Amino acid sequence: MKQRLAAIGTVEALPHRVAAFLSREIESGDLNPGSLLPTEQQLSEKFGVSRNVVREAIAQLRADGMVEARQGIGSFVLAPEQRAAIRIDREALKDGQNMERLFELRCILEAESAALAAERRDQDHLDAIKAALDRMSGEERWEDGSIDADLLFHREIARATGNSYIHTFISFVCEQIRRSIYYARQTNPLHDLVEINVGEHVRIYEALVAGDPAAAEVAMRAHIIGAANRVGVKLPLSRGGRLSEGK
Amino acid sequence: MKQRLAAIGTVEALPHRVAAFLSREIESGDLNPGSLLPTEQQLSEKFGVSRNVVREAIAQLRADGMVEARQGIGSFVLAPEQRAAIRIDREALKDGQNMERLFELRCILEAESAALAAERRDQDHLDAIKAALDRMSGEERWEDGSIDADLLFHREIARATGNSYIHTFISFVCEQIRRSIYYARQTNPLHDLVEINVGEHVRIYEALVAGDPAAAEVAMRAHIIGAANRVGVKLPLSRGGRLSEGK
DNA sequence: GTTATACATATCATCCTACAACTTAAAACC
DNA sequence: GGTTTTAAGTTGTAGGATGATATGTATAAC
Repeated sequence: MKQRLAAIGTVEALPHRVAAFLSREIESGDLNPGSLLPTEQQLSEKFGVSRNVVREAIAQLRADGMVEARQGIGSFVLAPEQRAAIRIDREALKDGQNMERLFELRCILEAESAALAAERRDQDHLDAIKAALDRMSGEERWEDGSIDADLLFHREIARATGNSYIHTFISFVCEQIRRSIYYARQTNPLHDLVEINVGEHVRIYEALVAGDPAAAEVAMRAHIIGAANRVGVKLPLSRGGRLSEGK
Repeated sequence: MKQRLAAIGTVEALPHRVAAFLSREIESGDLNPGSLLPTEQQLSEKFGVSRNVVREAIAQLRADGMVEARQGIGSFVLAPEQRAAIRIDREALKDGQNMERLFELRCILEAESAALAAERRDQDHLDAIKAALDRMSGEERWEDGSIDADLLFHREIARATGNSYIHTFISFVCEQIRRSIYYARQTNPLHDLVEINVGEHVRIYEALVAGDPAAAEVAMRAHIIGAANRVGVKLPLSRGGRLSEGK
């Protein structure tokens, strides 16, 4: 009755593998919302691991709001819309099509946030953004350090909006894209370089200094579309006049 | 040496309380990125719980990317920007100021997504959106059912963008706002009603049917600002011409 | 026959001990 | 001095024992 847990890529700990297995079973619909998970004992026997491992796996699902455990009964599967957390699995990032989706989401978030930042930034924010910009141009290009500076630049802009949730979300999406690029680079070693266009960043910074929301938004949008193109992702959001209007 | 873990509001399980404590310690900067967490045994003694409970707590932190455990060494605190998950704690939602931030984030996400949906929706999407709209107007107003229909309406629009990440993010933010309203209603019983403006929804739907991205964006923006006002949140994003331009 | 109580069962929650795997550093050895 | 061995400390996993909670069932009382 033992079931073999596939070791995917890197060797993950047992609880993570069990959680990933159950998670996939829930996502795929094999376990409908409202239904009951097998008992810890059954899962323990099914996977050939101790109940301790099963409990840690379920604890993770519960922390994400995928299941709700009730003492004396069991763990119920919850509806997908009432998740308490957003998590993007490492495996999903290796799918190239997801990169396109991530860049699209990033564009939506960052374009408008740049406009907000242009209105609300104070001198401290500008200094922090400038520091990241300098680090970016100072570093040897195509180095990992410049990528860090790039991400920091965007995070600092997000922070300048004064909205911690915007900061959190943008940081998260950027980090996922960074990982996704990292994985893509491993399979396609020719993409050893991640060219960073400093000019695009300067234009964003200048718009922020000027306190011009519209210009900041246009510059940010152009930059992200450019960045996507440079890693081989063609963004399909050529939406009407919005982009051309600014150019 | 035992430390008392505050039982906040509802009685949470021990692992969750330990995780919340450590999480706060990391967020507040008491534990810098790169530093080592106390050993499981030390934490076990400190909180007066078994090592098992501590392990489940750390497992949650690890799943969120807050720490990285290495066998034989310990658990390292990771930098906040490389989180693997976005989680909003229940306690944070009870802060009224967060509602404003959430609505602002929602506005950014949904306005532009509505425009995307207007371009990409097919008939199935429109049918699903229409069904939610009908449920909304059909239900007794101010009933919880109409709130569900409202959320479904927005989720279906997000789904029509064809971008699963956009769908996930918008669903998440909407759900957090719903919970936040739920908590606010408990302290302020006068807000027993959540008025839903059907007209605003109809305008969004019509723009989607017409396939007019600009109109969809304007309608969505107006709707979310209106919805925020109706629950007592004044959105400060009166950003330049963007809004008036559409009206 | 119906209700109430007590009991038995099932399940999760927590605690405990023990051992395996891994890391580090000191100690022993050549 | 340099290398190997040993020891201690830490996380990872296993498995059992006990408490808490929910559910069904049988017995007793009315």
